[in-house]
Amino acid sequence: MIPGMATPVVLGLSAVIVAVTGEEPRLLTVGTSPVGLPSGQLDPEGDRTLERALRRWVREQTGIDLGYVEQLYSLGDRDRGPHQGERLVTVAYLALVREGPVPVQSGARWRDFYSFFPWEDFREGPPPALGSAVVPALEGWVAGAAEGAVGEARRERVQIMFGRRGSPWDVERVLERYELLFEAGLISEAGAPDGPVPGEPMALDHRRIAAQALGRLRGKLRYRPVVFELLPPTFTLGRLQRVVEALSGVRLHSQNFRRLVGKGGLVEPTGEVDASTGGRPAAVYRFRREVLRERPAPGVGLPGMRTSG
Amino acid sequence: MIPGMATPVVLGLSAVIVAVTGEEPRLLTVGTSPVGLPSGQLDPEGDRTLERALRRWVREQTGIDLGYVEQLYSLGDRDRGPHQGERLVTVAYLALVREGPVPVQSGARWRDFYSFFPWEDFREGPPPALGSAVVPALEGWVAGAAEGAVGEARRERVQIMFGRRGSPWDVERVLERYELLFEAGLISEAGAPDGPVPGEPMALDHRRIAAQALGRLRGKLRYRPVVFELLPPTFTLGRLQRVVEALSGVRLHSQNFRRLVGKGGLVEPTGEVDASTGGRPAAVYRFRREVLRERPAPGVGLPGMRTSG
DNA sequence: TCTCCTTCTACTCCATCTGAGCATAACCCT
DNA sequence: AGGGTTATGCTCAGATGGAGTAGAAGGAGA
Repeated sequence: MIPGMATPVVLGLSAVIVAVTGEEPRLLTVGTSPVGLPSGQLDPEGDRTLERALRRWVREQTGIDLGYVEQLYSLGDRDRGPHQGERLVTVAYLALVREGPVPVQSGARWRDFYSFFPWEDFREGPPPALGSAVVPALEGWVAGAAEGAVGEARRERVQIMFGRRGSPWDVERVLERYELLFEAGLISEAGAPDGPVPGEPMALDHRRIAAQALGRLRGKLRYRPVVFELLPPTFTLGRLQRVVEALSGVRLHSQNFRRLVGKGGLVEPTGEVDASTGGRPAAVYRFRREVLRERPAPGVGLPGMRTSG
Repeated sequence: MIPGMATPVVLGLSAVIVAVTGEEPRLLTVGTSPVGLPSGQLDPEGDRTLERALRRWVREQTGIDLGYVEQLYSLGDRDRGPHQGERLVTVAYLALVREGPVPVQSGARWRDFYSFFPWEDFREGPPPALGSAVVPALEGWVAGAAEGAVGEARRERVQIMFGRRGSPWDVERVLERYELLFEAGLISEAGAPDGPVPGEPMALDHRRIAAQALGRLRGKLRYRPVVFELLPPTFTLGRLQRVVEALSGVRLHSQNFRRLVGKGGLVEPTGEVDASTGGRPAAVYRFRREVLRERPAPGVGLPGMRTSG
């Protein structure tokens, strides 16, 4: 940095690119040890919009042309950039792509999303990491509070975010859980060696961004038909359900699920059947666009959370 | 701009500051003809976080110390800044404050939120501006499409966003309606004289930011107890209801509303009564914090929008 | 071929939630 | 005292969501 000149602002762009392969949610990463999110920076003269700049960078780094893209959040804390003498403000995006186009060159790689957040996957019951590592570590943090009031506040936050003592587990609070773990010193950002809590690290604050993306995506499933961005044009209801389960991290009652999306007008049968599913051949469906005209908030509806009340 | 030097990025911050006075939702504005949102820019060296920078600017411009603040969106299109030779990227925030502290000095002023979006207020039935100006103008735009496919797409968007032909009116789609009006050329940004559609203009793209804020706030009412940020610590249910109505722009069934917030555990009676409401004295309530532990998404629940389905 | 296993699909049951209306209470004003 | 206004309690029907039972239709293996 030139002395006497103001610190320049650098506008960074990062993308959380999600796909679902089979039953697994995937996250596109670049680099190694630690991995990171595809990222670049705005060309203040060349890029007409932030989103275009993001698409350009992702194409260059991974060879993928993004479809559905949505802005997530902007991060601008003073100490978060890798370089001195500049202020890095990053606009993070969530992107959804269909499975398949595994990038080859460029070192970009699909990774299991839950390898970064093992405590978020309840599909096979409570994650082992939760009871064996996360909860004990959090309890230690609560007990470690000097004053009573601080301890009580910590206890309440743990209870709410991690569903202890009868509080429900809210699948959408991914970011809040991550931040709580971070605040408790149980997770180290910026690729430092793991704390007591398991999960792969990521570069800079990328893991935090990924956590926010997962939470947002889980929430959006509920009231916008975003799942279909991750699926081919036609699919079976079983496949649709497995994608929703992969993202939400919980199992769904399949009879109710099919009633929900069918009667709800979200999908319609194409008339074909797919016999490759194992048991009885499944009817093939497609997304029913007209639902957008009929219902204000068409989504798939996750369990345990009525509208309000 | 110095030739040969890269265009610098300037990071702007803007705040949509909302209060409710009596029955009216208010927006804090600065300047005149057109008015604008309180705004400033990041000091890359001095401001530790974006949010702190925002609070600093708002305090300087309006004398208000913000309480609840939440990030809305970042805007960075190339042509949006007022100055040549720099790239203005703005991070917009939504802030909620309690009624009362009307700023005096500094030219900041509270204004009726709906003076900028007259078509969004359904409390007294469909807004006159909607049927007399907005819909006819939109129909002209639809009819003006050259090709059939384009016209059909326009018609569908109008139907969905403005609840025509049996589609429901979704109170949360404030931004999408605004963008549709803008795209149709019915609204002029940057304080140009009004188009065919009524509503006060604002500086730059501030009106768009305000539209997004209102939509976000309406949505958030449903699943987070944000209303209480706008109310004193204790209040009557009638007052609570009027605040929700002011923001959502629709009337609620008061018996059901009281059942919802009461049985839902959102509020609890203090034991006092308030006889100043006109008719029968009303019981005074307070927000019940414990609800955060009990329910994943505590909110007030607006009509016409079940969870999913 | 027959049996078992798997997945897909159709229904039923029931608790809860939501929307709407009826009725009453308790204050003010004229 | 009567009428107007706001507050509050209660009922009822229809919609919604969670959970279970049962049968259909394929494949794998005995």
